[in-house]
Amino acid sequence: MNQLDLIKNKAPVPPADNGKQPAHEQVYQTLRSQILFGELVPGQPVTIQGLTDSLGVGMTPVREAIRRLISDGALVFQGNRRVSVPLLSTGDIAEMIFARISIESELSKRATANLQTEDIDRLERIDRRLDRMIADGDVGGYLRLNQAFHETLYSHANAPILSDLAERLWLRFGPSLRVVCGRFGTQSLPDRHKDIIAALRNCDAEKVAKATAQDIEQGMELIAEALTSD
Amino acid sequence: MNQLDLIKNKAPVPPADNGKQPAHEQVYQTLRSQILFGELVPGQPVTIQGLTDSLGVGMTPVREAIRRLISDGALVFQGNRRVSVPLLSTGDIAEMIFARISIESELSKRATANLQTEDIDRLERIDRRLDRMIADGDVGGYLRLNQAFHETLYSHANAPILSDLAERLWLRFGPSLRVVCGRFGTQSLPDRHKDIIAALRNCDAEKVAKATAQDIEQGMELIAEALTSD
DNA sequence: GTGATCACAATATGATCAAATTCTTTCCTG
DNA sequence: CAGGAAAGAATTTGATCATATTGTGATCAC
Repeated sequence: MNQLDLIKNKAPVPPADNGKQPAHEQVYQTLRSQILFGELVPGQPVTIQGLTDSLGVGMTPVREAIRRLISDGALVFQGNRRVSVPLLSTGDIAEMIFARISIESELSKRATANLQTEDIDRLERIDRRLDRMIADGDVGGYLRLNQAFHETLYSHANAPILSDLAERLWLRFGPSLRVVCGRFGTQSLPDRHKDIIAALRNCDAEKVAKATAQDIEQGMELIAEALTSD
Repeated sequence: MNQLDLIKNKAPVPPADNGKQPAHEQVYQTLRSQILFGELVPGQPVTIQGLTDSLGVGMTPVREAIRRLISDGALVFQGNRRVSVPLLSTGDIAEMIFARISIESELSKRATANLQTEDIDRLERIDRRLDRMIADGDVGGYLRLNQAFHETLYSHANAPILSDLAERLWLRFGPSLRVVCGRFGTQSLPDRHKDIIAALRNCDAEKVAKATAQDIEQGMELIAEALTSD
């Protein structure tokens, strides 16, 4: 017997795309963005009732969203039943450097073969806008476009599980990355996006992976430095 | 300003350990075990009401537990509001082979230095009981002890984030692994645990990592074969 | 075979109970 | 008499449940 035989309902319901998403999904996406783009500060407490008030929904959707985010590592359960945005240790950063390089290098490698010229052009446009954000000192814009750059690249890897693992890691360091930018400014944020794009145009998967690894290491080391220099 | 300055409540409440856990945590752990040890079949639908009836708790805790497991990748949301145990594709297996080898090799490597002789003895005891389960054809016991072996090893790596990533991956292939055992029996389940233990006694981290990688690849390839041969 | 109706499951809210933190008050000590 | 610590009350927050509403899948008539 094959696994596939176990599906009872053959039609997996194709539409499933109403304009309106369920409330718990909306709450999740809202919080996810706030965490990913540093609108929440590391250590900041997150309360259920505060969110029901500010978002105007009941407690159940809020609770479900918070549980998901805890499972993502984007929020931490404090033991007493308090939830807060995580504080990272230098050891955490070291683990994440290893995990991100392992996984995201592979994602870059896999994406290289699948990227069309127009996809690379889109990446280059994102990177140009990103440079403008850095020049303008727009931290929020920088975080969004940096995420968009990597997300766009990885979405072509056809690797949902690895992408999911990478996303989780991004959720973990999002708040801390914002703190780094707020402290040092965006000027000190060099990246290897140009190298990545050049290697992509050459279809050189190894070089893409290497540039990605360097990009990751630079960014994460910055967070590590900010943590040690209190 | 350091991140730490942002914590308002200095005392994070030390106790926090009542004998009784909240219901949503219990439901989560119950389902987690059922998935990890293959008591749920891939493709099997999971309903909220069914769980409220069988577990004797309200819907809210069940909903929270299901959301967590969806975020873990242990359950999948089918788009229409159905939830089921995931079916793996061969591509999924390939991604997981890569991710598991990357992460769990590193965990093994890190654990090597921290393991005391008595810890290795415990691993050996687990492995001996594991061999007995294989001989007896006890699939459930095999899955539990195999998980215990790796879990015990990784718990000494002092790497919570990497361990978390590894756990997520285990939740994804748990149900499919059970199907493999049910089909081929436990006889065809060789492992490299003996190699791992030997390398651990020599404190040879590289060899431990290599044996771990081989152990993982063997196990996952078995799942892949079972998927293709329908 | 297509369309309307029916039954069931999921979503979401509000109410209720329990736990924890914070504030206040009181008492003791220097 | 003042300062501080401890104990208790009040408020805030979390956990759970029961209920109403909405959407989905299935059945039946045409």
